[in-house]
Formats: sequence, C-alpha cells, structure tokens
Amino acid sequence: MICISAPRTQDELLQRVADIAGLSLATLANRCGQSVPEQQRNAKGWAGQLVEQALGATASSRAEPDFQAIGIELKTIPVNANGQPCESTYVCTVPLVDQIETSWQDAWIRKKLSCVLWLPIEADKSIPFARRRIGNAILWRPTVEQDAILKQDWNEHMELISLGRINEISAHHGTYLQIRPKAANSHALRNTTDEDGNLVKTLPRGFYLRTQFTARILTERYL
Amino acid sequence: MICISAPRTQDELLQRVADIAGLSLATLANRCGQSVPEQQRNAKGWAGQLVEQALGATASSRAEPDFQAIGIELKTIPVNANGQPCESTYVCTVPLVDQIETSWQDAWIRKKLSCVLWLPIEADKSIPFARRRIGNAILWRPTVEQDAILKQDWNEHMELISLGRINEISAHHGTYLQIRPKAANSHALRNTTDEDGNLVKTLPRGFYLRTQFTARILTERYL
DNA sequence: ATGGATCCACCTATGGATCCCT
DNA sequence: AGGGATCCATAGGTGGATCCAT
Repeated sequence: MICISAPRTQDELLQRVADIAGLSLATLANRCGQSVPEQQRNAKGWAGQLVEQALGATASSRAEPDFQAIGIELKTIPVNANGQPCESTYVCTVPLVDQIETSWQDAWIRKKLSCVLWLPIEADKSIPFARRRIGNAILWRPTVEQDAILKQDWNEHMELISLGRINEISAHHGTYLQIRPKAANSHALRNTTDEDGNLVKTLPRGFYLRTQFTARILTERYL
Repeated sequence: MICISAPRTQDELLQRVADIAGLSLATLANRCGQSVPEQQRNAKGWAGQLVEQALGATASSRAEPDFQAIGIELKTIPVNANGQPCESTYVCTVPLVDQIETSWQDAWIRKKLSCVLWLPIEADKSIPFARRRIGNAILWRPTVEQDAILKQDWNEHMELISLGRINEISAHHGTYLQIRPKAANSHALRNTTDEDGNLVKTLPRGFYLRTQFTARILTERYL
C-alpha cells in the first residue's frame, strides 16, 4: 500500500488525474502496489478506491469531500464503448430521522455535489476487468438550472420522508435525483418515523443521480 | 466456537451459573472450545465474553440486557483472595449529546443496573491467568436506598453535562457512581456541547460503579 | 433499460473490561 | 488506592460502487 500526499490545489489534482488518463486498471494498480480483483462482482468499489489512492484522496474519511482541502468530490463513473455512463451514481445516504428538516441550501447532498471530479472508467463487459482503461476527467459544478432541478427533486423526496411516507418513494420518482435502496441486502433495517410519528424500521436508502443526467454532464462542458 | 442456547428462565440461568462455579478459566475455555490468552493485559474483556458464551448470553448484542428474554445483565467482577473486588465496574457510555435530558427513571444506566448477575473471578496477580477460578454468582437488584444514591449521583453528573461542563467532572465525583474516561486512548474524541452550546470535542466517558459499592453488593445478600 | 438488490472496505461506537502511574 | 489510560472484539453505518432479473 503506497500512500500519496493530498494535492494542495485544484490544478495539482487536475494534473494528477490527467497523468493517469489512458492507463489500464492493471497498470494503475501496479503503480499503487495493489493487485486487481478477478471479478468486479465481489469488489464493486475497488476501482473507485484505487483511484482515490492514486490521486491522494484522504482515504475513506467520512463527512468530508474526498479532497477536503480543495473542496472536490471524486466520482468514478462506468462508461460503455461510446463513453456513455452505464449506471446511475450513488451520492450519499438518505436521512431518515436526523436532518430531515434542513433546507436544500444546507443539505449534505448539495455539498457533495457542489464540485465533482468525474472520472470515466471503461465498463464494457467484454473487456477483462484488469484491462479496462481510465478516461479523461471532467470537473463539474452544477449549473443554476441543474441545481434548481436537483433542489426540486430533493424537496419532493424530503417532503414525503418528513411525512413518514418513505415507503411510497420508488426509484421512479425524481427527474435527476432518485432514491433507491442502499444496504447490504434487502433485509437491512434502519429507524425512521411513520405517518403517526411512531418509530419504525425501514430499508436504508441512498440518493442516486440518474444515468441520463450524468450522461449529459459527461458530454457537455461546464467550466 | 460452541454456541449454547439462551436460558429461558431466571432459574435456568442460575442453575447454569451454579454449574460453572469453581471451574478455572482454562477448564471453562476448554469446554467452550477456546484457548486462554497468555496475558490478560491484551485481552481485557476475554473472561467476560467467555462466561457470556458459556451461559448462553446473546453475544455482544447492543442496547439489550445480556439475557434479554429474562431481563438480566451479566457482570464478571475481579476479586482478590478475600473475595473483595479489585476494580471499579464499567456500566455503560455516558451520553454527551442525545438523551442528556431524560430522567433517571428512563436512563439507560438504570435499566442496565435493574437486575445484575454478579460473577466473581479470581484476580490475584499471583495466580496464572488460566488457573483463576470462577466464584459463586450473586443476583442483585438495587435496594430503594441504593437506587436513591445512584439517582442522586446520576443527577449531579448529568446536570453538569447538560450545562456543557463535562470537563469539570473527575472520577472524584459521585458516591457510588463515578465518571471516568472510556476510550481506546486519551486522544479519542466525541462530540458534545460546551457552556455556550457550541459543538466541541471531548474525551468519551463511561459510568463506573466504585469498588467500595460493589464490595458491599458482594458481601450483603439482597434477594 | 433500469429499479430493486447486493458486495467489500473501513471507521467508529459500544460492549467486554483491566492496566498502571502517582 | 484509585483516577486516568488503555486494550480487544464485534456490530453497524458510511463510502466506494455494480449486479441482475424483469
């Protein structure tokens, strides 16, 4: 396990991410003193953590951006042969008890999305995992219009949650931002309050950005 | 690791604990398919967990009594050659943010102390760890007088904590119940609020029963 | 195509307590 | 003697995401 110091400026981070563009996961893993898992299935977050290490992110520290000092969140994003995202993107846990009364301005998810460095990684199943390559990163901040849509989605979701109606929310809801299960399995349970204010258990959820939304982020240039 | 079913009644638990009285830790460990650590220093809670296993406690489940179905908390207690406790007894974590406004009636520590099965274990340093024997258990419920003293101690502690003055509490405070650090080390930190209501970090604390108090519990008969 | 289900790593909090210096 | 410091195990939550049946 080789440790890299945190980048001190945005430019330094952009330089580092440019330096790894085009590398295969095997090559990057080798540089980092790691070996590539045989199957991605049993190592779903591995590539994301490898890149964090390679770029000098503050490893797995919580409640902070990946690059805390410069306020940048890193997200790897699996892309197909056309460079289009294959998957929705997990952002953070949905609050079920605490902080359900805060505003969009102060919402944790808004902070996480305020400045994201998107790093595409080849995900075509026909490419062996170790040979998949890292693409060119895109630094993104939500436009005013995007922020407005996200805010509206978030408001609608949180309205239902504060009314104790989380079980009525499906992944169909939300234009850009959806809510889906985020758990070890479908039997996992977390506390929340129902319509009558009683403490009850429910499946833990996460906020996800829809694939179509991240597809537009990757194709348009914002900065 | 051999698993024993939970005792269904108080009598069944008392029978089981009577059955292991007089055994050495080595003998009990052998029956449980475990080996005794060389030094207690690096396995401080080992004997407690061994006994839990041997008696069929719900292993390390939180927020519940050790014997949840019958409402009994198990505590091993190290005793010297005279059967007197050598150490204070840890009860539970001191709340620093949540639940600092609840009453003694509803306090978590009161629930934990409502019915305790004390199990003495020889702790004289001259006896090799593996040869130390298990003593005769005592089932204890606080008397009205004991509950009153504990309540007073708890009220005084919690009053200071709710005023943000936890750093003024030392182990000198409290007749039966004291507050001391409970952490991996003295650098560990937890959130609390200071006198002005600001969120600040402090050393995590635990509630402990003074040695002199548990000494009286072990020598007097209550039930 | 995608909504619901799942997988690993890591960190922290709690539960089990005793150590050890002054 | 005892107040402050420390030690291990384990559960649970969060962060990293992708899988896969329909």
